[in-house]
Amino acid sequence: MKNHNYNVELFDKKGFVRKKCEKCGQYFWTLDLDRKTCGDSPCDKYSFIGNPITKKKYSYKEMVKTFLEFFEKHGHAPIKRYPVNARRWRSDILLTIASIAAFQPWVTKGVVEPIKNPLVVAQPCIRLNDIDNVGRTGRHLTCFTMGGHHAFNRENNEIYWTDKTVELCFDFMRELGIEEKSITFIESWWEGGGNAGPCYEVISHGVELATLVFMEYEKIGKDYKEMSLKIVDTGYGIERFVWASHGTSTVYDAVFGNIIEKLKEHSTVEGDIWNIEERIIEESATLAGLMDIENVGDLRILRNKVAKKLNMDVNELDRLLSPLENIYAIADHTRCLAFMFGDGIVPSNVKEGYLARLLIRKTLRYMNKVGITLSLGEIVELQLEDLKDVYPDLLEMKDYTLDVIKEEEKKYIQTIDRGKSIVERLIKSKREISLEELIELYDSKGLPPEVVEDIVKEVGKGVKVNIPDNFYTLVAERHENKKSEEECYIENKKELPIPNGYIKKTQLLFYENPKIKEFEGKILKIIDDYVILDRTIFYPEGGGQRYDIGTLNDREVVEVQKRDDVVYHKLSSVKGLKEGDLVKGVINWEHRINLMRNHTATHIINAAAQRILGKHVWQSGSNVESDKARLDITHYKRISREELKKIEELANKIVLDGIPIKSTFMDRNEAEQKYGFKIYQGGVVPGNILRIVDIEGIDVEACGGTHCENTLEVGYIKILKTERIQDGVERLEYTSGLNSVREVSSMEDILLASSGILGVPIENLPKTVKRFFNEWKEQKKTIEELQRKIGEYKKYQISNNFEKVGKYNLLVEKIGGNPKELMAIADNLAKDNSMVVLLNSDGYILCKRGDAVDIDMVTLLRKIGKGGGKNNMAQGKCTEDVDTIKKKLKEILE
RNA sequence: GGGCUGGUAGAUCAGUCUGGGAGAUCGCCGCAUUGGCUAUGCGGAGGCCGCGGGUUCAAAUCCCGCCCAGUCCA
Repeated sequence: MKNHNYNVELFDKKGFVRKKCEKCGQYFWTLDLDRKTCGDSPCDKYSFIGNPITKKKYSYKEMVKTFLEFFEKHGHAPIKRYPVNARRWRSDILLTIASIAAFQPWVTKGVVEPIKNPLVVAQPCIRLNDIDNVGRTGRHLTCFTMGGHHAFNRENNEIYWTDKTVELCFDFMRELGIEEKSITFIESWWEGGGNAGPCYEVISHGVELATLVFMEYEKIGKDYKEMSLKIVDTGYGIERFVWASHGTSTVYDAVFGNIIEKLKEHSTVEGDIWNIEERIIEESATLAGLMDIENVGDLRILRNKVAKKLNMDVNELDRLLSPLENIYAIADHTRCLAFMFGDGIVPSNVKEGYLARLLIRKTLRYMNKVGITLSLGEIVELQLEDLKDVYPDLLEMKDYTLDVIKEEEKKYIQTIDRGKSIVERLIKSKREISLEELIELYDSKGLPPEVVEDIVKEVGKGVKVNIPDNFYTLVAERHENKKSEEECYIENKKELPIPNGYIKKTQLLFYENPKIKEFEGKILKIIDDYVILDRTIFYPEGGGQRYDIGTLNDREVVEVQKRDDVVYHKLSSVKGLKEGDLVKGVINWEHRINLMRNHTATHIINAAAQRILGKHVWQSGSNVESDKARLDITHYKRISREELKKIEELANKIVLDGIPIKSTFMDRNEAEQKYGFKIYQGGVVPGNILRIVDIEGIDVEACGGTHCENTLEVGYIKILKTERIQDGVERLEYTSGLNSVREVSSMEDILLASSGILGVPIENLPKTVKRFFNEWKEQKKTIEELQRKIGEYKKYQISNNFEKVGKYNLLVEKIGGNPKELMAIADNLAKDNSMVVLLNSDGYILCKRGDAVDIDMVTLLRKIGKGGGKNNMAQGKCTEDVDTIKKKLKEILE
């Protein structure tokens, strides 16, 4: 497979030669006959720093514009960028990691036609794998823009392939003013996501600027199968081009120049640090360029190398470089956050929301290290200002972005504060914090060991903290071990029977008219208890909506499922039915209309929540049953009572407005173009044709469920409760139509029952309950007080009843009162060499002794009853009467 | 989705492992000292020990379920 011929027309035409790199052994193409190495780092070192390779300096905005315009001029249709939140349209990755991700899986699989062909896009992408390198290597970014021009070639529709791709790339670089001779095309091979193909890495002055991939194989196991759709997948590093056009030491200086300046201004580290000599930064960036940096260990190696090269003390170098690197990282991370929140990601303890939270916390830690006096929100605001020309949509989400950041910042500060007091308490009596404790602090309190170390330094006392280099690996391993135990659990998913032979897909009558209540159909197949018809009005379970129930020829339909467009009706009995029969089906209309109301209510509530809470609100799951329904939405705070009332009111207003609901089938591209990604509220929908449910002007979703035809049919929507099912996801539970009326009635029943018991009108309930509760508390106290007094009183009554037994004073009495009361009395009487045994009418017994008595009360008690306690006091149960006890005790004591 | 930690006075927490009379500090109130504030001393109020069930003679403590909060991992 890898013996692909990499020669293209351009190479012949211009006189490129194919060479083998002296250092890495890779083959490459160049116009420079003297060249011996491939041009990429680490074989060649950066030669553009201080020496820009383009004819002018490009800002980020200009570079995006130049890129798009160049390819538009050469026959490509520019398309809008996709969200960085890839889960808007696919469920296999969290974040958009490349421009091609926008076309996976449907377009790349050939199911859906690309909206334009060929096309060009400047796609913001996020990759967090190298996050610890950001700021330090001079070239790593968490958030970068991949310029991609793509062509999708079919047998009968060839757009272009290698020849033109390489030529376009070459021409684009020339247009920027990059010297022809400096450009090398390295032969390489790309594999990923089940696809593979040859590719070129395009290099100039030691930096890889673009990758040209030709996806033409499907990888199945170890074999390669040619694809019917061949895809040109290119990636131009827009920020890399900007960097090369500036020739600054790092990509950050070129892209985030003004933000870096602001950060320096608002930092409290000593001023002289920012006067760091440019050559130090250059040297570090250049050496970093020559290394493959993968972890913290590599970064330490880099530091040592730089120090050696500059003949500096490594600690001094670190003191000078670290603050700057932190600022670089802050500049990078805040841009990433602007995109994440701008595209509606909600912080959470799961998935992409967790990544956002991690990034915020990392950024806050960096800010803390260099003492940034701006808030995180203020920095992100600067980013938004910077980006507003290219991405005005991010600015639209500003309110949400800033508020969610404030909220997260608050949470983090709380965590750290809590952590501080925990650590302080922990080290009070210690010399050292053990690894076990460090892991515990990180795992369950969210305190990274570095933060623990800082806190310990602050409060001092010479407590030792040893952080192993592989700390995070240790944490991960610990989780691994636990997982293997859980894997024993196997999900017990219900399987449909597999028919032998082909079955025609079932005609779904409920899509043609959702209000048909009965129909006739022909039995195509009977397998076990399942019946398959040529057509049906029974809605099979799907899209969160429950299946219909009803009858087929008077036999009960107990379950309806769907697989591969075939509907399976499970009957209570298939006796007497045979294939080919015509049967009459009737659905339980009450059940169905409830489902329709609830499903439409779900769309309405989603729309209402988005309007009340913000555009970041997105459905993350739903469940529509006949009696009630629930909807999970992304939101970063608990929904307050006030907000809930507003959502409910708006939902009901939408109902009362009597808005028509239209369900139509639509081409996927058309739907996306017309309505945007918000149609995928219900999750990823397969296929090229989508069913679009449109509540005019309110909500549009791709949805296969059965719906009302007008919002009026939904009736009264009552939200029953909200629940936080995970961080960042709120669950709303609600009813519609008559069910709502019943719910309200039953709430009223509760109120009436309560007010009946108290004998007050409903509106006085809170006041009265509060009064009763307070009185109850007060009376409880009064009772305790009285018990104490009774104890005093009884003490005098019985204090004369002591008997001398052996060397002890013994008192055995049965008196009324609860354990507490008896305790109070005994406290008063059991002094010195006295022993008190008190009983009450419930069989409770208490033995108490004075300090001079040398008998264990527990042992004593167990001789006359059962129970336990302490040396000087024991309590338990005893059914004997006073005289018997006395007798027994005397025997023991004398 | 899974794991871990926590929920005790207005606040911060101890007590939970090993069941047996609910505690500390701060804050609050009162009194004393003062021209008044602060400081100090003495006294006091303040607890459905998250909710529900179980085990037990006995549960803040052990077991199960739920709610709430925090946190880590994929």
